[in-house]
Amino acid sequence: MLWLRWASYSQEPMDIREIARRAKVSTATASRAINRVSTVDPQLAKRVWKVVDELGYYPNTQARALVSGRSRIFGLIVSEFTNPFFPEIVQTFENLAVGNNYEILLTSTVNDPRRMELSVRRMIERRVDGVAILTFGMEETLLEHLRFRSVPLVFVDVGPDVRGIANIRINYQNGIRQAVQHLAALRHTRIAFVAGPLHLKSALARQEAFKASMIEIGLPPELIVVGDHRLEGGMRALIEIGRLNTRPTAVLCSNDMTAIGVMRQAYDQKIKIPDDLSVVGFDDIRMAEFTMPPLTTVQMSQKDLAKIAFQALLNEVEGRSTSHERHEYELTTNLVLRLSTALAPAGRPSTTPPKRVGASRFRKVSTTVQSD
Amino acid sequence: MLWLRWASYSQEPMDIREIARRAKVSTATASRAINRVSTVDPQLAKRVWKVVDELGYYPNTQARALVSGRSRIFGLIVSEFTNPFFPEIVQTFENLAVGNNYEILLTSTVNDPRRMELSVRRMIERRVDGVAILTFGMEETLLEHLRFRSVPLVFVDVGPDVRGIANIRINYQNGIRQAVQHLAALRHTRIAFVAGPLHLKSALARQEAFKASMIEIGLPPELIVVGDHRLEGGMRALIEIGRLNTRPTAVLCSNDMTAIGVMRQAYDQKIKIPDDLSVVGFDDIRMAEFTMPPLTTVQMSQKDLAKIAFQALLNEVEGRSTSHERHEYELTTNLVLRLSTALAPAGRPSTTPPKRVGASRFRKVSTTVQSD
DNA sequence: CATAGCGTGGAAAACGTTTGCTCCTTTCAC
DNA sequence: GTGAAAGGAGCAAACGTTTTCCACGCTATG
Repeated sequence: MLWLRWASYSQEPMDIREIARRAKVSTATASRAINRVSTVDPQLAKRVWKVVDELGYYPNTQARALVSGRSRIFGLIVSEFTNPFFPEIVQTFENLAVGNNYEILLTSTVNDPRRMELSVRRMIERRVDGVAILTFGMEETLLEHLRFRSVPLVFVDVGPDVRGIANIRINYQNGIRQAVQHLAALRHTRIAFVAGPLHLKSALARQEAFKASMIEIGLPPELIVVGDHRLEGGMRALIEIGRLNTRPTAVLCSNDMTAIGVMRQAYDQKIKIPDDLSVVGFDDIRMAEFTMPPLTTVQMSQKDLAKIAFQALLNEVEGRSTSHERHEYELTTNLVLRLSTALAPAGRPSTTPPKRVGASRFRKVSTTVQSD
Repeated sequence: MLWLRWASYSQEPMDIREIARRAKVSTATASRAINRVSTVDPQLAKRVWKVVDELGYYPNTQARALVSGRSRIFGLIVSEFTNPFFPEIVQTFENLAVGNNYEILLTSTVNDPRRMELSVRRMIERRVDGVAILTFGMEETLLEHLRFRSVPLVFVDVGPDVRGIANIRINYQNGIRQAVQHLAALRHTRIAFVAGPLHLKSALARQEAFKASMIEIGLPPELIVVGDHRLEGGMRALIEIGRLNTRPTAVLCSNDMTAIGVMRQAYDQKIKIPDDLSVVGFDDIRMAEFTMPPLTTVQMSQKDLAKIAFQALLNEVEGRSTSHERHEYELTTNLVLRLSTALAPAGRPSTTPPKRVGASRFRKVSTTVQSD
């Protein structure tokens, strides 16, 4: 039994020196053998590996990081794990990390400035090799703490005003235009929009995209209600919409949770979806597929987002990013048709509805990232 | 501007020796001041802190861990982040970690033995102070690797066959009995059960609890269909149930995703919930509140689970666990009434339905854990 | 006034790696 | 046969902390 074999060593210091001693080589050679670096006589290497296996030796990462100056940790700062937008991102990010022999230090800010500061502090204290920031409202001074230590940084959607930092821009316009056109093709003319908290850049951008798309198509972008990107806001929004003089026949929401709130409120009020009201979401979180009916929504691929973020970090840290332009990435959004949209209550389609659009793609797909 | 002030130091080695030098004390004193350990002259301490703030010094955690022998990291191994059961757990766990000045090393196994091995390897390599294991099918030999290094371990629901390891037992019986009795009170006599993958201990335990509860109440526990704990399995299960000779009027599911699958299939088949069919889930994931109608389900509090796990780890590592019994914890389950259950199609209630049951509680609530 | 005792600061030894440098051995070419 | 070149192994110095041990000075006490 394995355990018994170990038991005999159990009190001894199981470090690389012990390995070297037993393999009758120097620690330098043992280290080189273990890391398969430089050339070491196959004979010796085999001896080292044998001892490593026998003793169940695991190198001490902190010592290694200390001397090598690289921790092989990427930080990932999100706002809240319970936000359904993140699980897929975190999972993809971790998969990539594992494939590239990195670890992730995951922290959440729960929208608390103090927690945000703690997050940054942790990142620095652990000397992470890079940080992906997927939360909003990072204070300038915190940022500087990281920049000062020249920690590679990737932001999502902060806009072009921060320089020298990799930035993933989201193309909201594309998906939202598709959504509006889709609804128009279904003869909807009174289309409402439930916005998110407008102090968030992303929420504001979505609203602007809605307005632009409506104008583009010749409809008035007037029916706008403000929600909170949560279920409750969606429910309230539909109540508010019900009070309007001109009742809309379709609702476009700033995110999926809002849309689910709208559907939930509709369910309570016996409003039939999609017969009486068409609903479109934004994000395409997992849950969107499971609602009843399944939600037509604008997909912002969380997988792709995670892939870009990781790749960007990897580029920085491996020093592959030389040109200035490489710091800008873009993620496009696309409409995903499901069953929450249908013909406007009193109408008939003039054109065939647009065909189903594939998953979003991003530029700068790398071939060096392993795993999925 | 802050940045400019830093700029002047930007090339220098900002370590504790630099701090000591500038504060004109020894590194020993600097360390003691920073860690507020032992007594150091307030005058000197103030000088040290002043320099720390000015330079924006952050201690190097790896060096600290190396010499102190404690990493202040807890490992958390889950199966998949995208499993809706985990977000709440991870969030709570992290909140507690932050409050107690710990970090978490989060890994997922995606049910891949290789990934599981990698997870364990990472935990050991980072010299974590403890590991909470929330995934199933951990191989015995991997376990021994951890035990050999006497890493404190907390398991969820492995049963009593592993000794010397903290273990959180789930009381499935309590909640499931409540669910069955609730349905019976609503005049349901034909109650079906959609089981999970029976090679999982937890799924098997739930099924056993169902059988026992049915027998207890004088009903035959015969209508059992096997699902997969995922949406698809639930959908398939309802189809299968539809083919049975004796059509059940209520379905109890082994987890919430299954229940949502059942509801989804019912939606497609125009079966009305709860009018035609009552549905009960298990777990009480976030989404259960958002389905249409909201799902009546057995709550297994993810928050409490995370709290227990964290507290158990803390007990181990702070050396507070002396008695043998302390290694066993229990989490009870309780029915949460929502709107997916109603009177059986052709019946009238004989008794008043049971009153709403509060959130689950666990033994050994600690008062030493800070934050939430 | 001398001495014991205590509290405080500093020098230096860890912690477990990687890695620059040196030295030795071997090989190969002339 | 001699020289240089190449390649592989080992010594020892880092990396940035904590912590042990010791010395010093101050206070209180006999």
